[in-house]
Amino acid sequence: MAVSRRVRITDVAARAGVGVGTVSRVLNGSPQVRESTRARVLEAIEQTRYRPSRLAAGLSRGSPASVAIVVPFVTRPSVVARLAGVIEVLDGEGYDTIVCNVETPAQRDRQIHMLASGHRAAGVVVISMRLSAAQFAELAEAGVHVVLVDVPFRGVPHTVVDDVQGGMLATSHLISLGHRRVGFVGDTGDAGLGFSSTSDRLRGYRRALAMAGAPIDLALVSRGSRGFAAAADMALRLFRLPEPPTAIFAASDTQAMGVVSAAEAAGLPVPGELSVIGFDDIEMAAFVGLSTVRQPLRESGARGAARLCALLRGGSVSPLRETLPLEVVARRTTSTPRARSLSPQFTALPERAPP
Amino acid sequence: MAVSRRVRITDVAARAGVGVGTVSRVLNGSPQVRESTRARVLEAIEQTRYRPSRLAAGLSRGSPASVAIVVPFVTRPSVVARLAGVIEVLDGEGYDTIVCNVETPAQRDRQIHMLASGHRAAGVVVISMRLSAAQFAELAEAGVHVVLVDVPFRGVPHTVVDDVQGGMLATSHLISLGHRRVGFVGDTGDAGLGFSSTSDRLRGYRRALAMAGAPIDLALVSRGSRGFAAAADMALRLFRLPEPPTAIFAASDTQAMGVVSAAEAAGLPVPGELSVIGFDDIEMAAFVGLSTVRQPLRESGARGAARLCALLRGGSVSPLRETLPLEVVARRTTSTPRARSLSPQFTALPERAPP
DNA sequence: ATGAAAGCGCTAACAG
DNA sequence: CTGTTAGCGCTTTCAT
Repeated sequence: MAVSRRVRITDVAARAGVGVGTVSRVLNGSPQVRESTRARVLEAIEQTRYRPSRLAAGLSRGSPASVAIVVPFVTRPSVVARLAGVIEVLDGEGYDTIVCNVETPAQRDRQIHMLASGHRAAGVVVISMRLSAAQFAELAEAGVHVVLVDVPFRGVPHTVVDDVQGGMLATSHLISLGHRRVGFVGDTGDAGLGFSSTSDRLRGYRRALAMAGAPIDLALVSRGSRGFAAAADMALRLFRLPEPPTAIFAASDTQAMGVVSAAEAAGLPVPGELSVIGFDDIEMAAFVGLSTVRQPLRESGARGAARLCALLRGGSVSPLRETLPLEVVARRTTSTPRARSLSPQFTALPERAPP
Repeated sequence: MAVSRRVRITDVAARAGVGVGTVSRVLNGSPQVRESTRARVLEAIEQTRYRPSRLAAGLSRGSPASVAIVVPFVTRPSVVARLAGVIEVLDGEGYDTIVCNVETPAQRDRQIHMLASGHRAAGVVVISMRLSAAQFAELAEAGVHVVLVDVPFRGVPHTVVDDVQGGMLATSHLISLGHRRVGFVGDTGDAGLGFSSTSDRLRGYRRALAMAGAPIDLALVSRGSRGFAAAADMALRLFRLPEPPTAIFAASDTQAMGVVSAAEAAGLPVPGELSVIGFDDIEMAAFVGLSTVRQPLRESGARGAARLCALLRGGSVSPLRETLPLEVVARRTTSTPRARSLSPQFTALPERAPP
């Protein structure tokens, strides 16, 4: 299978009997090309099965036809959902999406650095990760546009949700169900990467409790490492408390599932003996009937990508901060507290198990 | 923040008092550069904070410093795991990974076509997706190298597992536990994208049953659409059979979880009344204690990427087919069948729930 | 409206 | 060993 020589723009030009400039104009949809000429060029392109080189176009234009997306722990379900949103939009706009996975601060710094000066991407979408002002400056100086998703920064376009409010929504849901002893299970956030949603959600938890006049028992708040297993661990400890919680708000769905699993292991029926609510509404949440606070994951990625595209087109975005809505999704892991509830005014409306 | 002009190789050359050729040699680690010269160049690079343009390098070299990975349904956990493996290796080798998501045959064809002639990627890793001979030819003709992961093809390097054997492994595990009525729940595979693992696993299921002299009841085999919900549905139907199965082998972990969920909904204790085993060993499987057949997901991606890199370096890979090992992981969803079992010779060894 | 020509920044072949 | 030079394939003035 001989590697056929690439057909270049000059070939097309020759075939169509025009100059390369004209072909280029047709390629880029310039209006100033006579219709008849355009037709001839298009035909020549067709016949030669010509495909322009993105490499050459990029070099000539001064910026690549690709966008980078920097994500922490690419395998996390919430990250994947956002990633999918980004890819979908970018693909539609004709950009290649290059994925940069980051698991340590050093990796993050290296990626940003390479992005800032390697003619690698025209812009970058940063997901759930804090950058330093210096890094933003470095990128800006290199002419690389940036948008943020799930993390704010002054002066940089960002698409976020109100995590404090989210924490309040989750906790209030539990409270409105009749719970007074509500526990919190979450990670310590920062893996050196500057996550902060968990802290914000915890803040919302406290605020909701305070507003409801419910006691805030520090023993009910447990934070540790990230993930299912750690969360299960923390939940187990909460169960052993002299006065265990009747409900737990976990900082993410994955952690909430850890809590549910721990409850099962401990012989605590959910939601009979323990109500559990998570955060995110990852795909799996609907499957297992987990109550949660939904945030538009995929859409957040799509929005970020769309705004980046606007920037790349030379436009500007405003307002800089875009806030996506949050919503409680009550499924089968939250209900009124067991017997103890004096007057079960609210009844959980368990969704049917997925058909 | 003024966009500073890019520092080019000529700047470095001037600064170091050498020709651009020499700088290029240093950049590419050519051995034929005097140590002292190399040092001076390196210093100039350092001082000017020079970063070579991948765009220009790629154009000049004739092929981009990026590799594409084509995946079906990027949000599927098993796909994500493989993707992570690919990215890790490629990143280590200095390639950018551009992710192409595909959900329909038309999308696949478009992606492959663009890849074949757009100077987009030096090579492509195709995950769990069948391509036509014509498409391989098109890529080859364009000088784009290809490796396959989780799907075989004559003449193209591929990293796979033996799905038939995997189906046997799963089913034999159930049989050895004492089950005779073993059900199968799986998808119909092909979404126009040519998946076939499910069919192979089903074949293994049949073979294991036959070898054990167990009856093969067609009513126990259920195939439908992909995913958790559909699997739950099928399981429900199986439960309503006059003689329901005492164990079910699901074609994937996601589907197995659907089966487990259905069992719970139907009031069938797992594994007391129903044993369930899945396939893949996605991260979540360990969390929920799902018994399964483990395949090295992340590693398959890593292997594919590594082999592609070998190709890109001008090397060759052999043998073309690389088969990764499979292994039964018995957790908490499989055990001997309830009372009915006459002599429970084998006992499931339930792993502890994640701590 | 369109052709000609000058780059974009780097690699590699070719002298020396 | 190292400098020089000719592309890589396209975009974009600048004329016409």
